[in-house]
Amino acid sequence: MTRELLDKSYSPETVEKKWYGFWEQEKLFHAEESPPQSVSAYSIVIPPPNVTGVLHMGHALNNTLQDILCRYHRLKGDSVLWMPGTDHAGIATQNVVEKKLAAEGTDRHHLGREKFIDAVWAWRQQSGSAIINQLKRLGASCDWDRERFTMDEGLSRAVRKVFVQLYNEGLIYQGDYIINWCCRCRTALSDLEVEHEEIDGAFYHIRYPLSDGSGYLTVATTRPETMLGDTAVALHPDDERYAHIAASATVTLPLMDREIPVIRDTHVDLSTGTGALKVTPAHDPNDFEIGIRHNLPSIKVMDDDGMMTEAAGKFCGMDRFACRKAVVEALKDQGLLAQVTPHRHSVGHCYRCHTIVEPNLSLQWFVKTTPLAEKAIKAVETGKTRIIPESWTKTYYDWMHNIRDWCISRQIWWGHQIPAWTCGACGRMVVAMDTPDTCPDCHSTDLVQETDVLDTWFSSALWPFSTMGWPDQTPLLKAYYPTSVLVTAFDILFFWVARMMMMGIHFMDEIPFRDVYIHALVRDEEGKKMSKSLGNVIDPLNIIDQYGTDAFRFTLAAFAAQGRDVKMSEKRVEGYRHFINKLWNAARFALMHLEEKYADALDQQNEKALSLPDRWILSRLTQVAQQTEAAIDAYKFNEAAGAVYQFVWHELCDWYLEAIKPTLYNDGAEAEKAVTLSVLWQVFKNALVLLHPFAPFVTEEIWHALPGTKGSIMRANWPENLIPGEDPAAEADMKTVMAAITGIRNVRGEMNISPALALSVVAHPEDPQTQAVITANQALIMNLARVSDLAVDTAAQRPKAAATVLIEGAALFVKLEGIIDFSQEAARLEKEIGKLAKEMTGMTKKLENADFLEKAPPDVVAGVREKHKAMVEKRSALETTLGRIRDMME
RNA sequence: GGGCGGAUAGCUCAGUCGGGAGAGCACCGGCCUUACAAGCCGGGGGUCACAGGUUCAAGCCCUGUUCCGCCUACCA
Repeated sequence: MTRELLDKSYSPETVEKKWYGFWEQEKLFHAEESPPQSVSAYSIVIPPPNVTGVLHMGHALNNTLQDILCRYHRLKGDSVLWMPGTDHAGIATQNVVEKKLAAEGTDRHHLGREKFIDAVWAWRQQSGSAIINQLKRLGASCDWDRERFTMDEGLSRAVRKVFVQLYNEGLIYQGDYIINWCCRCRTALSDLEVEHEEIDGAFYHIRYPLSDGSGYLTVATTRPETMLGDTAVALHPDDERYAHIAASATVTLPLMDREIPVIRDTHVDLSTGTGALKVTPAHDPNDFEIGIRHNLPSIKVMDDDGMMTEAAGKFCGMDRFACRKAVVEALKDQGLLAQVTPHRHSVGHCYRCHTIVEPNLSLQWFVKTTPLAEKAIKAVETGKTRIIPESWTKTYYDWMHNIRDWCISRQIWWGHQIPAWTCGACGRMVVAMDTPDTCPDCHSTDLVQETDVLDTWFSSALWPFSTMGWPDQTPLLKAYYPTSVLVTAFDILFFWVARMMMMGIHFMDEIPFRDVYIHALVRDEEGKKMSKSLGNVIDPLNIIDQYGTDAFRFTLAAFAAQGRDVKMSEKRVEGYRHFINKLWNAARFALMHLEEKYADALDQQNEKALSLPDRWILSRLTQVAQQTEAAIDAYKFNEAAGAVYQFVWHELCDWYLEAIKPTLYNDGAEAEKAVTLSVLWQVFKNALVLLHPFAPFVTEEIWHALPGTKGSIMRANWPENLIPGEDPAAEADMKTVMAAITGIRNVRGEMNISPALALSVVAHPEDPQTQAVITANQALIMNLARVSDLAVDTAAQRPKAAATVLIEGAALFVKLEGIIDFSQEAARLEKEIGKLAKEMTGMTKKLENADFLEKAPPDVVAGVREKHKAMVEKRSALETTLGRIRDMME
């Protein structure tokens, strides 16, 4: 790489492409398979994006945070594995390909299973890498050589192994249960895949005539069409309203003319509806339970497409919603519809296609989750796995404690086909890793494999170990499992995190990750969830095109405060682009002066040769490095980003670079210049390293232009144990200097004195230390405050026409004869006294309070006293000056 | 129904040893100062949602209220 002169302003496009290619080429993302014992391993598995996916803001935040962690740990010297990959996303992907087929005028049933799956693979081949390329634009430093896919050979083997073992352990079973059914996707859904939404519906009160002709039982329902499948009416055993109904009573089911029993069950809620509950075991989960308790038949009146079955009598063939209307009309005609009341209730929708789901009785496969959940709960309780922020642990426990068995079978084609075969001859079921040739019982070769596939999340649950080569005992697993942290948004805490915990502990006998960091959701400017239907989606790639990846990443990190959602607006990204540009220009300035001989030259310098700004900035560097480190370690990305931002812009640029300009532009002082440039090199280089996790591209670009650096900044070391390090004395002295400069600038600003006009200042120090500091840094103060003449005089009196600046330990008199009038200065002083008085009130009150003096810790009292005293002194000095000015004005 | 989070400057938000209210953007004034006008210097601006309580001391701890957002649930 050549060291070229840096362009006048930063242009991300070319830089980003160049360095990403360089990193890949140099294999800088590649994790060592077996890192040496002396190096600690750090590993993260990526939450695999769907192959159908396009990068959205959620991915951008999620992956930026992971990348910050990975790059930071590489700089710290850890052996880092960031395992990437994609998820086959069964239903989602199948939907996409089906839509494509529909556009081509065909469908999957015409193609047949095999050809359809070929079509999905072809589609994946063609567009599956889109999201990977988008992650690369984000700067993601994943180990791409190890990229996995949930349907690849190895992971499929892991899935079969897990299925077979769980089946043999009795933790997977098949059975007829009520599940959530999507009539559009024609598949079962797990409870989690159902989204509940409040809907304005109605309560239909229907009269069921008692068979003995003695009257009616009125039931209430929100889904009248299901009455066609009723097989009982249930009453609460203690309900006095129905005490007169005989235990053997029956009712005649309207429209169907079927006699069904009246039963008693404690599930019935006395306070809801009429207290009489219609029981439809085939289409309601509670009714299903009641049905089992009372040995009721289940009658399916709705098929997999949501059409009424033959069991629905004359309603057969109707769509479920049309049927609802027809049933209501028919009941009305017969005078059996007692009333219809509006009722707002939540209705389940398919999370993929948003169709209303139907509880439906069918034969499905389930995982028995309770035994697995126990260990997963314990892992968090004992602190083996930490959830951050901690408030999510409660949510985790709540869900885990109330976990229900997991329906894992899906009636789609794209996914892991369940490894179970049924013998056509004897009916025996064979569950095995490899396709069996013959039935172990009757040796028939007529074996038919289960057509269902597994829930996508079944394979994702194995991700932390399946990607590392399990079921083989690979070196990768040995080195990097358990992973260090899982970074994810809370919306998949149950879907994914909880299930990885269960599977990881069960199959690896070890937790899958030490930390779970749960970050916020990215919302739009108004705090709304971004969605296509709302049209408020901000495309991350669009932002990157406009502002550059680094500015975008910095924005994400800066606003990723724990426990709070990120509201994304372009305005903020623009602000951070300014920061990146600021850094760029600081680099241009530094590079005008730096040469290779200054690289790592600092420890050769005599420390006494360091100027106050040198010592100060080095001290600050040490502190900020520690601060940033602590913040990242605690997943406080906003604090880390803020600390570096503040340091680079407002300390390094605003103060240090300005402070050293006189030295750099002074041709005489070569020795002094050499010291300063050694410091500049040291500070600038380390600032780049601190920034690198957040802004990888611009820091790499500058790194290569900086004389005395070698290779990639990715191989640099995080600043630790710097010499010289913290220097409290330098910080205190610099504070004095800065106060003096700011004070003088303030006079100039407040009085509208042109910067072109140099000022003359007399300093009147009150203690030796302040005197020494001002004297030693006279030139610095004069330069930064634009003062042409600074006298230091312990006996100085306030010159006649002068503004007074009070800093700790000294008064500064800014001579203003002929520049301003006294009334202006009087007004300025009054304003300052007013401000001071306001600040003091709280403190004064405290010091007048006997209880405070008595009960507060002595050091707190002393502290307040000291500050108060200083302010009193300052105020009285200002008042004296004001008095004198007033005297002169008269 | 249960749970969680939020309410701080015009806007977006920081602020968990309880001890003199902060940042960025916006706004006002002054500057094309040889890294940067995507910049520099200075300035104004807050009853920390409301009501109580604990404490010498509350944005922070406790109780209650209002409003907003989210998660979760088999109430027909």
